[in-house]
Amino acid sequence: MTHFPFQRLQSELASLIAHTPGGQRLPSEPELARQMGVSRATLREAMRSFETQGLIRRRQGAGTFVVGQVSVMESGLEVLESLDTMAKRQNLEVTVSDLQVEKMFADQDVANGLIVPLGTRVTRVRRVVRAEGRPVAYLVDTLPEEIFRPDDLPTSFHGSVLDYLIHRGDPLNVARANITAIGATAEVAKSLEIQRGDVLLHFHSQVYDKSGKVLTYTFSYFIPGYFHFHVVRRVGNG
Amino acid sequence: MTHFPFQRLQSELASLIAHTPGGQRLPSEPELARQMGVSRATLREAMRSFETQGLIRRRQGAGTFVVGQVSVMESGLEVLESLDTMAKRQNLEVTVSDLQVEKMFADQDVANGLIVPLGTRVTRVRRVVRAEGRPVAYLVDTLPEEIFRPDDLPTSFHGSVLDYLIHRGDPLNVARANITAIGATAEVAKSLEIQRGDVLLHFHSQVYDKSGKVLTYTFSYFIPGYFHFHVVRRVGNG
DNA sequence: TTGTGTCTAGTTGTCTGACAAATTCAAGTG
DNA sequence: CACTTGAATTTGTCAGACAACTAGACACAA
Repeated sequence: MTHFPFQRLQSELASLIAHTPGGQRLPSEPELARQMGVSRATLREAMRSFETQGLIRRRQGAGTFVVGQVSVMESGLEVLESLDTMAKRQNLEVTVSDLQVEKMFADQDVANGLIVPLGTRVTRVRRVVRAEGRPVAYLVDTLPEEIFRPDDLPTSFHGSVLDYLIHRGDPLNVARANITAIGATAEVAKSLEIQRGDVLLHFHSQVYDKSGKVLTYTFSYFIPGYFHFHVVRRVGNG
Repeated sequence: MTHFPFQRLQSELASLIAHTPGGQRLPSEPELARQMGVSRATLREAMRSFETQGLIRRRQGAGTFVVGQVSVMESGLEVLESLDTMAKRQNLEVTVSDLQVEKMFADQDVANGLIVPLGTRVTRVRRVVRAEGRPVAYLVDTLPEEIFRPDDLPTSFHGSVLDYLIHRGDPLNVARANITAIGATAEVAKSLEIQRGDVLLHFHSQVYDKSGKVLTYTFSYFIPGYFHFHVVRRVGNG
């Protein structure tokens, strides 16, 4: 079943990339194509696939570079904590960039997520989390305006909606997170400085207060490799 | 930043794919390339990216098809249950194929996962789970041979190692699952009938018995869209 | 009728060669 | 030293061609 050059190619390229230190440049495309015995067009299709997986990055005029792994953030999913808290716990330095706070009205999706009527006034908070300067996560919180108004934004606000709510003393209770894997959309790709379609871990979660009301509805996008999420599962009929 | 044909293309193609019913064929590559005003080479790179995301599937000689979503399996991660159990609970029909049981010796990775000495005799169980005929998950269990010998395989064994252990009355306790997103490796891609590098949700988990011993070390690969995994998270400072 | 083999038009897979656009870096210039 | 220029290198895109494969139509024999 390995008749096609494309499949041989992927195998050899995967090995080459795995054995090349992060940040280092790969041979040029004409050079690689000759080495692997395929045309540049076929090589480029394979490269596109690896780029979609986030393993390499291509820059016109400069070359193709292997993306290296950096330190990972480890978290148990049973406990809800902000990335900031999570990073502090592990002595990692994270920064927040591209912070955007805006007013909007709930569309169907937001209305379902927050369990509010369509058209309700809501506040949306978007931000990019960076580790060692590189984007590693993109977070979009949407909250009812009665919970959080852009004007309320204190100077101490450093980007974590969760930390802010906790610090403010809101009666948070639990969160429900849906977990899946997706390819980056245009908006997410731009924010995370990756290509549309690149592999991402995606959480799609709601934070409830003690009365069962939804305080915030959050979309989280994580670049794989920087995070280790784990969860403890009890046996079914236990 | 949208100067390159490739980026315009991805946007238009994403829309086209989203608006095309599942299972339906897209226009041929020369036709599409003309419509979108790009060369076939550029079009194919974009197509490769969408194929990597699992949104389309290309078949030489036949055409390019949009893969449609089918019914989803919903599961809370707090409770450990087999896909079989999970499907039954929701009246979905799943089948198991490509069941392979083999003996091997623990390599470094398996030894770490099972917490046994390097070279310990282990049993590996591989299988593909299908819903509506299509592969949706690929599972690889590795167990110490003292827990599970291939010869022990009862006729009732239908592919679920977990269900087997539970039914046998083993004192299962908890499982720890690590969650991430990855691109498919060659082995996984072949089993799931997708392309190497396609987006997958990946669990990497261990099941412990009441004494803290690891009973099985499992790699699970899920094609996104067929599953809804969720988890309830408690607020940090409870 | 049913099944089988063959043919053909259409589709994806790959190749070759070329040019455009961006980057890098060294040499030149004030 | 700061800035410009220009050549070499590298990725982005294009055009056209042929090979490999698929699906459907068709003829023909059982």
